[in-house]
Amino acid sequence: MRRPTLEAVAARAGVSRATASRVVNNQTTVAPHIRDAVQRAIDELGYIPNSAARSLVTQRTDSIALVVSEPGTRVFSEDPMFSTAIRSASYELEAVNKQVVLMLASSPKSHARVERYISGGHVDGVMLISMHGADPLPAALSRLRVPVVSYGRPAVPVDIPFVDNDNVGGAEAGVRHLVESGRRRIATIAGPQDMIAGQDRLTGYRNVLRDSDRRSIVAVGDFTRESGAIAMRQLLGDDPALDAVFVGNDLMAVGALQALRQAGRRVPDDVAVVGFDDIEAAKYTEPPLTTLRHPIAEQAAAMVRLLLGLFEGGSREPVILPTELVVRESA
Amino acid sequence: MRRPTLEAVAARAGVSRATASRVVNNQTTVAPHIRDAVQRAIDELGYIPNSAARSLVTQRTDSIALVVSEPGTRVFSEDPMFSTAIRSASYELEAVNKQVVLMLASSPKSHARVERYISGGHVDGVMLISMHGADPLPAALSRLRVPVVSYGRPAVPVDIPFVDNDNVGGAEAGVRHLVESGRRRIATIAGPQDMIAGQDRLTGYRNVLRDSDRRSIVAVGDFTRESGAIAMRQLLGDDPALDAVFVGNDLMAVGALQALRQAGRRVPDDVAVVGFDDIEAAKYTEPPLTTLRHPIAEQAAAMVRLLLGLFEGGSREPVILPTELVVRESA
DNA sequence: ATCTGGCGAGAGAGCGCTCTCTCACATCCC
DNA sequence: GGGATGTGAGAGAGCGCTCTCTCGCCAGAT
Repeated sequence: MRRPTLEAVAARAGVSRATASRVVNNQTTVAPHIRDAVQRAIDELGYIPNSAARSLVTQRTDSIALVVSEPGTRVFSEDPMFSTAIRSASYELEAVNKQVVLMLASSPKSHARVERYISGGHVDGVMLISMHGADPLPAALSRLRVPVVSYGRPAVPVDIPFVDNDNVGGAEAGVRHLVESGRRRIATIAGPQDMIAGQDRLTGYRNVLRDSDRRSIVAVGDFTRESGAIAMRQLLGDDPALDAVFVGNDLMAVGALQALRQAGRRVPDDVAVVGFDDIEAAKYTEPPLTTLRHPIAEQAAAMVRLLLGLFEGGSREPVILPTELVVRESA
Repeated sequence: MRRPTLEAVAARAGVSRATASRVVNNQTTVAPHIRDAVQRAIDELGYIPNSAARSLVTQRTDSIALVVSEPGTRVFSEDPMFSTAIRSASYELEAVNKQVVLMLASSPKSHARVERYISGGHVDGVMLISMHGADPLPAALSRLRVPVVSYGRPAVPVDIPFVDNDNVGGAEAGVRHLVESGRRRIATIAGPQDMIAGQDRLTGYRNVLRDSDRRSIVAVGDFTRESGAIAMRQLLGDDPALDAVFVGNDLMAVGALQALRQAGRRVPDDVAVVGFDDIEAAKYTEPPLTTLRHPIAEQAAAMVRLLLGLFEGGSREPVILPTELVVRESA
């Protein structure tokens, strides 16, 4: 007992397969009474088109690969940014009836797998999330003749349209907030320097410090809580008198807050802390975290629009979304 | 300029399409020198099989739907349990060369979509994550003739093999820890009662309290941080003298800790707190959270094994994984 | 030398669908 | 009334692959 085919529908409705196909695909050149008859046959048989057969002839698959190129540290499963982005992208794609094929690329082996899969024409387009500098995937994918968009500016110079938030501007706003509240020795815990978000936020920090004639004090983490704690301890060792720290993301800020607590520093009295991302957890730290919010869901939606636009030869222009300073108690 | 077909490979190697197909599918009945010739042709042309054509004839798709049936509250993007589970499941599936089709089912509309898609034969099997009691999806999917496994015991009585952790046993261990450390008035913040994890952890709590002759004090949350904070405030109102609280998951425990702090209670001196899940954030709360760890990655792997087994008519026996008490400073 | 087996390779059908091409028939204008 | 135009439906090819069936060929047995 296999699933009904278009042939069966056509037979039941007393029309040809071609006509049944026209009804299924909502083509207009079908007389109303015939359309009704076919529709009835479809309902009665519970007909569902076979997508394999369809893509075989149309050369479309109606599915999009969501490639998460994970750096060594397992940011993906821990950083809510990723799941939120995936969730939003998935939601937007479902709205336009595209399937989402999730591919996690971590090892070189899986990179090869992804590349093979993509170039195998199994998907109509690719959304690439979070790649680090050494990632060969953006370059590899941009060579294929599959439309690709990136969540965040690619870390390597490669011609892929992307949607990003204003990392530099956001960091500047965050650091400026610290300057304006009278902090003198403002350190930073930068994100990984092979990621654009890491680089750009550090750039923003440096821009403001330069303009306000302060010395920069930098430690580098990898966007995990643990690296935030380690970097904070290092900063306290380097400059025990620091009175503020701008942290590259909220996750590291959580680690930094813990390190400050363990070092006996009060926040914000002794040290002010500003994070970046405004993840949900930022409301629940002790004290609640001042941070920079950017619209992840909107970013994902914009990325989907960009990709869908590409299918019709639309704009390849990058989209940059603004950030917003959310002042809580930590700074 | 389209992609090379098997026909092209066969022509280049000077063999028939059938033989080329045998080489591609690693069949043994091919003479070594012919195999080599075909392989060379494949490499030279960069041939990649067209999966649509293949599934059309084999009736297999080599892809698995990962259906995340989301309750109203957007646990998915916030609860690291989900992303970890998805990550692990995806990883395991890639290892056996299955594609992962991610489907987020939140609205009734998307439920219908998922059901249509699954019954359309687009996937070989389904992995269902996190459904709540009112979820019609498990029942609907179990009716289709597609193998389905569930991450966590389904909340409705339905014949779907599943992998779960020992929620009752874990909760008992957590509450027993509180009893043994001399706590007298032990409250609980239970998870949503339309989720098995919510129910079972409450059951474990009740079991121990009954045996140790204590009164149960219950508030209910929905597994989000915010609900944890609200529930904690409610508990403090109900019984200001409580000296311990067992929280249904770590996320709610984070909220509870904040509420306790705001109410001026010291943890663990005044109130001991035990969570459940051992998410990464549990190490970074103030104070670090005592909680119950369960192996999410293993659970996902076991689920994949279960599903793959089903394809070969293997066991439908549920798998229950143990939990482990992780003692930190909160209790 | 003939027959039987077995094994490696090819021929060809067909998976379920779309889409072009063709055709029948109705409509319209001169 | 006859040709031009339009419109709705069917015929049939073919997307790229797998897989059964068949056949040719060689080794070994008779």
